[in-house]
Formats: sequence, C-alpha cells, structure tokens
Amino acid sequence: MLDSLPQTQTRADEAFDCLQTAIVKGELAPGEKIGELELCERFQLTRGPLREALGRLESRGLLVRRPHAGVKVVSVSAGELLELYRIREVMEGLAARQAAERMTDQEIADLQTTLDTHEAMIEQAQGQAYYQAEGDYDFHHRIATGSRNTKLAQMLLGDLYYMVRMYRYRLSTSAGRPHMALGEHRRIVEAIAQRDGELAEFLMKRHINAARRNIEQKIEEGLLTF
Amino acid sequence: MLDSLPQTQTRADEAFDCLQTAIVKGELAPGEKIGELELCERFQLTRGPLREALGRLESRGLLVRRPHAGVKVVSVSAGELLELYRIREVMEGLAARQAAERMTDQEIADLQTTLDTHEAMIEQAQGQAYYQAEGDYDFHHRIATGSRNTKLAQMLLGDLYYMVRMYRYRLSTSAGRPHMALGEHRRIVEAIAQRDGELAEFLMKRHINAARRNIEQKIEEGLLTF
DNA sequence: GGCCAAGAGATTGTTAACAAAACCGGCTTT
DNA sequence: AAAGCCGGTTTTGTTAACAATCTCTTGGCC
Repeated sequence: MLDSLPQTQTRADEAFDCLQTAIVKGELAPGEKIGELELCERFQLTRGPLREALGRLESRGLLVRRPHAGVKVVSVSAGELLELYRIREVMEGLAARQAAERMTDQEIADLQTTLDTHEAMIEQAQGQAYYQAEGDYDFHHRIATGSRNTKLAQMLLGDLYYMVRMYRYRLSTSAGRPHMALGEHRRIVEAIAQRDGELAEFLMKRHINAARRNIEQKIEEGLLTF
Repeated sequence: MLDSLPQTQTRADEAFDCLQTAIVKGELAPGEKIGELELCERFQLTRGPLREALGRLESRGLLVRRPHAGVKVVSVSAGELLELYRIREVMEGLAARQAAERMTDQEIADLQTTLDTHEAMIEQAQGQAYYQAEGDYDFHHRIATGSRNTKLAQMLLGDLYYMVRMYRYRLSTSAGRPHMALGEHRRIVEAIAQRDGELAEFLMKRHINAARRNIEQKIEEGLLTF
C-alpha cells in the first residue's frame, strides 16, 4: 500500500508546479515582470529552489528571461494559439494512430467508460463547461499515453497541453460545442477499438482541426480578445 | 555593429550548453550516475548555477532525476530512436507546409544556395559524413524557422534535434545515403519555391520516413547496437 | 523644455556553509 | 550462510550572505 503521494518531492518541484498552475490559470499576468523575492514570499520558499523552477519553466517556454533583468510571463497572441492547434493536429493524429496499434483492450474499455460518464455529465448539463473541459483533457491525455511513444507523450502532456490551457484561461472560453466534440471522441475511440490506426489518425486530425476553426471563427467575430 | 556574442550569458547558461553538448556527444555515458561536485569541477562552476542547468536539462528529457539520489543521463534504446522519427515525420511535415506558405523569397533562395554548397561538398566526397550531417541539420533547421511557427520551431530545434543528434553520436552512424537525401532535399525546396505546401509536406514526410526505414533496416541487420 | 549622464537603490547572479536524506559497509540474528 | 538492521560517509537539498548588473531618479547641460 502506498502512502498517498511520495513526499519525496523537492521544494523546487513544488515551486515548479505552483508556478506552472499560477501561470496557466492567469494569476500571473502575461508580460508582467515578476521579482524573485516576490515569488519567494508568495510560495514560501527561498531563491535557490525558485531559480531552479524558473529555469525549468523558461525551458518549457512559459517564461522568458533576460539576464540581470528578471523574468516575465510569456506574452501570448491569438495567432499563436492557432499555431498551437496546428501542432496538436499532427501530433495528436500520430498519437491516435499509435494508440490504435498499441493500447491494451483494458485501456480502450476504460476510455469508453470515460466517455460514458462524460456523456452523462453533459446531458445533465450542470457544470457543463468545466466538466466538458476536464473530460476533454482526460480523453486526450489517455490517448497520448496510450501511444506508448515516450517522447510524444512527454511533449504533449508536458508542453503543449499546458500552453493550450493557458490560452484557454486567458481567453476565458469554454471548449464550446460539447455534443459535437463528444460524438467525435466516440468515433475516434471506435476506430481505436477496431485497431484502425489510419482512421483514428484521420478522425483525430479532423477533430482538432474543427476545434481550431471554431476558435478562429470566434476570433473573427471579435468574441475573443486579448 | 555587434560585439561577437553578448557576454551577458549567465554561468547557468554556459553550464547548460556545455552539459547539453557533452550529453549529445556521448562524453557522458547513458545511465551513468553523475555527481554534482564532479560536474562542478569539470566545468569550473559552483552548484547553484549547475543545479539550474540540471533542471533545464531534466525538463528537456536529456536527464532523469531521482530526488536525493542524483541525476543520470537518459538511457536510450533503438526503439525510442525510431519513435523520434515518427514524431519528426509529422512535425517536420507541418513545418515544410507552413514554410512553403510563409518563407520569404530571400530565405528560399538562401536555402537553395545552401543545397548547392552541400552538393559540392558531397561530390568532392571529402569529409563526406561530417559535412553531410551538418548540411542535413542546416537544411532542417532553416525549414523549422521558416515555418514562422514559434512553438513548432522551439520544439524541433530545442528538443527533438538534440535528441536525434544524441542517438546519432551513440550509434556512431553517419547519415548514410547522402546523394539520395540531397535529391529529396532538392525536391522539397522546389515544392516550397512553388508555394505548394501540400506537396512540401508530403515530400518531407516521405523523406523522414525513408530515413527512419534506413535506420530500421540497419538495426535489423545488426549493424546498429547499443 | 527636453535629453543625457551619473549615482542610489533594488534586483539578479553567485558563492559558501548548513541540514537532511540516501548509499555502503559491517554487524547481528535467524 | 543469508537476510535484515544499523551507523558512518557521501551526496543532495536548502539556506543565507556577498558581489555584480540593471533600472530609475535626480541633476545638469544643451
């Protein structure tokens, strides 16, 4: 039996997690110059571990750093969000294809169960946006890990998804089109269950492409501003 | 006029660069547990900046870290290298497509010039493997930046290429098939020059796919071992 | 009145010492 | 004899003080 989570997590790890979520949730304004001691007080730690966490965040592109001038949260634009979706399209397409080839039957069954509970939540239409988004992340998360492609999962889960979530919070836009997305998810899982990698890739690419165009449209309508 | 390179580079940056190249070139054995003080002496710096660099490298997947147990260079397998090429295939395909849409005419002209000098070097057949590899990196580098997709370029140049280079050094395999690769490069640039993004993507994917199968074949023949 | 320069203040980069946890040896115990 | 326990030693994680750099303000000059 394992005790919750290993407390062996270092202070720098905590700082990294706290800062990452803070940035993603928009608690730290983009472009804002943030001082180290300010962060130290905020997260109750000293500069050593903090700088280590800062380095990791910079390496992941969530912070930009100018020597001797401090760090600031990365500035984001609507165009860059769309570029992110282009990357997601090809990478998650690959993930879906490899997941179709490599996921265990049990994993696929779990994935279908996930969609069932997801569907129930949508139909109840309560807490719709939040659960929708969470369910969406869960879905894509499982497929990324199911690809059995270590680096691919690392890039998706460690880099891209956090970026996308950051934009999502900034845009304060719920995922939108919940029913349609669920149907697309169902079809992707179907393809995976049939071990049809080519189809799974095609459907996933189309799914993300549709999401991208949805955002694009909202931007053109002026509904999304920064 | 700018003075060579800004000396404003911090010690942690130096450590990061040194360590990265050391890992990539295989000077640090994979799976080897390396002590911090050992590295401090080696690169003539103290533990503060070193730890910052270590964090960045861990975040990029070149090191693995166990709390209180030290860092070790990431262990690599032949299978993971092939997985890397799968990722390259889709990402660089996207890069080629976007490069075809967005590169300036000047950039395209430069790219063609690069291939010319590259061809000359191959025909002289002296220092073939080295220049071949360098030219190959240069080619892919230009297309990645030419995509004008910030995050895409960041992921390719900052993560994937270093990984691939690491494997290359470990396998001590030259790129192989120099003439064929050059021809493929030429065709890709042609497609880009004609602003045919779809074709550029197709050709790039096929190019990387061919490289992957080349490696796969060598592995099966037992020519590549770890 | 606006621009440039110099200095004070603050902030970042770096270093060295301190505390805690993991590894390794030998010992005891079954 | 093998396995588990225990303490010393090494190494990592953390902290606090020091040094170098940048920024902002103030003053002077054009």
